Amino acid sequence: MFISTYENKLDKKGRVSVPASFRSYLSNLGYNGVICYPSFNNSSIEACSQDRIEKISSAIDSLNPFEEKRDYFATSILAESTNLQFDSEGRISLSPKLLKHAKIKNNMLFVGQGQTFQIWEPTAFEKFKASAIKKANLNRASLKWQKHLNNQEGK
Amino acid sequence: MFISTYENKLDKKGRVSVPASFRSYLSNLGYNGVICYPSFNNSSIEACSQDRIEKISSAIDSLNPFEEKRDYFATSILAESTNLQFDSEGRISLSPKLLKHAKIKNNMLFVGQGQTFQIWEPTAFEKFKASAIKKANLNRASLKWQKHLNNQEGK
DNA sequence: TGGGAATACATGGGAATATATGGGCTTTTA
DNA sequence: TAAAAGCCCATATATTCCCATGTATTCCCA
Repeated sequence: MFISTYENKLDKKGRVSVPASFRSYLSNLGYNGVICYPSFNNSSIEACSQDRIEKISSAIDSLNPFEEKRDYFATSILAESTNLQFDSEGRISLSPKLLKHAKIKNNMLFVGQGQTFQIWEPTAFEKFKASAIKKANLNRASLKWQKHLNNQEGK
Repeated sequence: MFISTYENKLDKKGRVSVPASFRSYLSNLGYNGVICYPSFNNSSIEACSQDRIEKISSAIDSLNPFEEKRDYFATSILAESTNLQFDSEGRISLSPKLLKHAKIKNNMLFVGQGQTFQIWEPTAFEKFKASAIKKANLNRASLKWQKHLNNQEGK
């Protein structure tokens, strides 16, 4: 499972280390890379294992091949996803398109989300958390959950 | 699986490189080429593996011979399909007819769609993508795969 | 339990390889 | 016989491989 938060930075060649614990989870699933795509909901990059995106693909594929809906889903999900392989040091190269979506310049946060993780520009994540907390004020249960996340800051 | 998008260009001889990752997927299936035909939903060129077009063909066969759709599919897909072999550098030559259908002059986008991919004139794709994302969002609620994936969280 | 040694990890950069593209030459074909 | 297609090699750029280094973490033993 992807848990905890890590901050790493782009090098001059545009590479970034994927946190070792995230890599080892993927490696246990038999993968030496990760699927990345822009989030639909916010300015982060979403990341997941290959089999997860394959499930999405087969769900799309079960639609009639001539149905227009099929194109819409495939275009908004599969066309935007890239399979990034780890180099021998466990790094990936994020495309300029993904970096732009997330407004990442140098530093980025790897935020574990269980079966997926997200990559955030650090200050954007702070803002996101702040607004999430506001919304959570309506709901104590989710407020607790947010506090839990806060405790992991800086790790 | 075909995922991600790549932009390549026609050379003076009318050749274009098929993205290496797309080629390698086809090569793993045992093919050294790709089937192309004009999409009838939009102005792109559809591309898939040989065995997929065979499945489509048998699906068409199973339609009632008097059904209107049958002729439509048979003529617009099978009759228009061409099997394009890769040259030793992984390039194909798209027919003038296909290029005209997609309004491609020099640059083109290879857009992964899972079991198939599409070839688009870049600005035409941008327009299509914008509407695809809107329509996919409207239909998001009906996406069974999302629920399915959510249930797996916490594993 | 303290502290030095060993290991793991993130980062840096030169060298080798892969990929997209260009173009000459031969072969096929219409 | 001209045009198209295939075959081969060249090249610029991008990507990957491999090794090095500094730092943080873990291990192990006195």
